Amino acid sequence: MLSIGKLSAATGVKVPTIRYYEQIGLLPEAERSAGNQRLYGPKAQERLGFIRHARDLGFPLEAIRELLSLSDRPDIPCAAADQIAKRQLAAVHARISRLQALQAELERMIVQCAHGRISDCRVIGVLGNHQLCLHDDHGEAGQG
Amino acid sequence: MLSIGKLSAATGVKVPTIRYYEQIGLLPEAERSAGNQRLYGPKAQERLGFIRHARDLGFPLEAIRELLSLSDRPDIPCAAADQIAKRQLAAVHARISRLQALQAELERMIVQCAHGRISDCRVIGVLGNHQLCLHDDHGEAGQG
DNA sequence: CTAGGTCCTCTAGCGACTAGAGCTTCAAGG
DNA sequence: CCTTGAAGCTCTAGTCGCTAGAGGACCTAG
Repeated sequence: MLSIGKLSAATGVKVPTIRYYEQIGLLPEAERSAGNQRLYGPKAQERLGFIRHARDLGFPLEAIRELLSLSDRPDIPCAAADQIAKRQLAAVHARISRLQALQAELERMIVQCAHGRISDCRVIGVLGNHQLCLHDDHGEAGQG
Repeated sequence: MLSIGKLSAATGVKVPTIRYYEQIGLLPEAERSAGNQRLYGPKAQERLGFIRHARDLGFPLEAIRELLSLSDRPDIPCAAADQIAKRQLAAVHARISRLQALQAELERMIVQCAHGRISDCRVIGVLGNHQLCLHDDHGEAGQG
């Protein structure tokens, strides 16, 4: 049985975060020692490892909750888990495209900076003027 | 003079967001009509356009605040603005690399999904098992 | 003059934590 | 056995960048 600190060290999840996960019901309520301190067995460690890993991959906690409830019933088809992963992949795709556009624009801004006065500076100029900008639409700002 | 609603329509920034920007001091306090409603001139519109644009590019509000304070003094050198843009670019680079690794892993998970039972499912399996995973370190999770 | 759309202020909520106050418990050393 | 200090506990509030809603005031078109 591990204390919360040892569990934290073992999984790389910070102590307050573990308590937070318990609070929102992502982890079951931990057993307690005589002195009311949390104790964790290997199952809890595994579950927390799963959560940690999924968070690393950018899954939101709600998706992880779903994934966990799925993995609690090993006899159902995995299409649902597949779907969740695909949704996550699509979100990641979108984020990458967006960031790449952004990167291009920042590079352009920096290259064009006259290194003179602010009034000549592209960094300020581009941001203040939609004409000088790569994305000139201003309808969608979707950021999953 | 535009009402807040017209300004919102003109810039694509939502009404409560405009009030929020005023509240945190990113926009100056607006003039008011006889009936206490906000009125905006072209300067405010320009400033809000700048903010909107910088937000689109992923600048945090604090960086925008800095940029704005820079552009309020057009006689100083633009090295500071340049620095901010470069800092942003570095952060964007890092985000992209991270997301690309993530994308690779998600694709691997999905491709390998056995389309069978949850118990065989890669999505669950990979998440529960560090051995099956590309990133096997678990120290940093830095996400800007 | 009325209807309803827009505006006002204020407060609370989102996700996913993080930080701090003020207390208790535990493990190691003397 | 006693002390010390690290680690644990609960609770609340803060972070970022908004967003939503309540409950009212105002403004404009018909």
